[in-house]
Amino acid sequence: MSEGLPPITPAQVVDAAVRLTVRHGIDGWTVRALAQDLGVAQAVVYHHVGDRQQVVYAVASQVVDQIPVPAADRPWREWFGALLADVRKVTLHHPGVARHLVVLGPLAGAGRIVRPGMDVLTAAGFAEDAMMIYNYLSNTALSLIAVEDERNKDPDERMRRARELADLAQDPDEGLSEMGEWLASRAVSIDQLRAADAHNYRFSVERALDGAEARLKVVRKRTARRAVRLERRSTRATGSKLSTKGQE
Amino acid sequence: MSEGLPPITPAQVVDAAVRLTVRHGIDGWTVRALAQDLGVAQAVVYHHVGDRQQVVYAVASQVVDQIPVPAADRPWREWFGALLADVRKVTLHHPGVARHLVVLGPLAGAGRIVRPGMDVLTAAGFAEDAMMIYNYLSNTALSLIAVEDERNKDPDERMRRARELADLAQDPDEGLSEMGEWLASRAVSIDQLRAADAHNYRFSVERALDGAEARLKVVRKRTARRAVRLERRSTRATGSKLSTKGQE
DNA sequence: ACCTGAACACCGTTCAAGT
DNA sequence: ACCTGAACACCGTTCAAGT
Repeated sequence: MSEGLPPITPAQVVDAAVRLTVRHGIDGWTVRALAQDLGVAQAVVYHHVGDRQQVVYAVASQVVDQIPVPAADRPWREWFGALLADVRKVTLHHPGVARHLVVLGPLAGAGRIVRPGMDVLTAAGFAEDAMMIYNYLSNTALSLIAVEDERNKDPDERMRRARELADLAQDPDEGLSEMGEWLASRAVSIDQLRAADAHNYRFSVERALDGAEARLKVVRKRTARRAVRLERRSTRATGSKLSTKGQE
Repeated sequence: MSEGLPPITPAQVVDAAVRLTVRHGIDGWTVRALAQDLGVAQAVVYHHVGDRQQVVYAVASQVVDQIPVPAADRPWREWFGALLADVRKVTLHHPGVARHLVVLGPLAGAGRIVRPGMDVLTAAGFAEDAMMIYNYLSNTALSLIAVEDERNKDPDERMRRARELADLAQDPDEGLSEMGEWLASRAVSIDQLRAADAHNYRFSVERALDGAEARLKVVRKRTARRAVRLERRSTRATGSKLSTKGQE
């Protein structure tokens, strides 16, 4: 240990942090544990990468880099459906990262995904709503995963709570009776709870896409009206009366 | 202090925790700070309420109790629109609580809101999808607020990041250029960022309601088909041919 | 420049001891 | 039963000192 061993690189630190995150979640390791995993003193982490927050940021960036980008020629709904299915796959393997992704917003390097996403929405006709819709869809997906992560932090505790809630919901006075039956049938194993999470994710993402689709119809009408108005104004300006028949 | 002063009650502990939460957020106080606020030793909190998690749970319950329930006779979309606007108002005054509400799911006592909500959805025709839709809507709303809370934890840090992202997004190579202009125009004051949050909340909730509405149409058709099939079967069983003209 | 070891200022939680 | 004071086992972060 005394000789000049090859010095540790920032990349090594971040890679170790990613490995620990896969195994224990982003909140499941400490700076001490990370240093020990690397076989160095804690201060080494601060020297090469920075404080815990900066390590987390680096881990989040690497997770984003693992998300595949759907082919640009697919229809917008398919494109986002594919993206958000992959987002879940990748982030769920790095528990706790999804939460940071929503909170931090688009990281450096996220343009790889954001640009084609915005293009696909603009091509579909979302016009000036494209960005709001992009945020809406990615927020919905990442928030759902963030909640899943948090609930799965302690599987035993989750099972306990599910059973507790199932019992509580049996009581007709509580007004949760539909929820009671539903939970009682699922709260028998952690695998079933997770399967319910997966189903809930797909359902919610589809509803979010429905919401975007409904908006698209409104925006398209607005755009069409605006085009007519512009057209009318320009024809009036040139003195032409050719297109006035569409006026009333 | 040595005489038998009136002993502290659990309610006093929780009330103090709520006050601290309003002022500093749920993550902004420690058990030590709570005890000091009450003028007692830390162990008193554990004696009357339990560990930190249980205090948080009690605070969350009290926040839920403050949410007003819309009149049961309003149409489902209005009902949820009103509810979710009030949810934001109440939870935003208790920073960090929204996150616990999503993660914990319906608390004891939430039946006050869940039951009329389910009734309103069932009356609208959501049938067996009512619960999924209820979860979808409340999850969407609470998750958005949870993200807002987290972003506002450190306003300075948030401003810094917004400006940073605005600069980054100016770079055409990053593929965030629409976002760059948008952010650059808003990242001048924290109030403008918060106004953008409010706008984003309303927009997203409206999209989520659009998504539910689209689903409603599908479910209604399915229910109608099923009714026809049942009707047909019963008429066939009784030998009647009265309603067969709707067959094809 | 890189790394160590130790310290600092915090946490949540527990528990023997007092009244 | 209620409360105190002190301790325990952790954190993230910093920093003088070594090579």
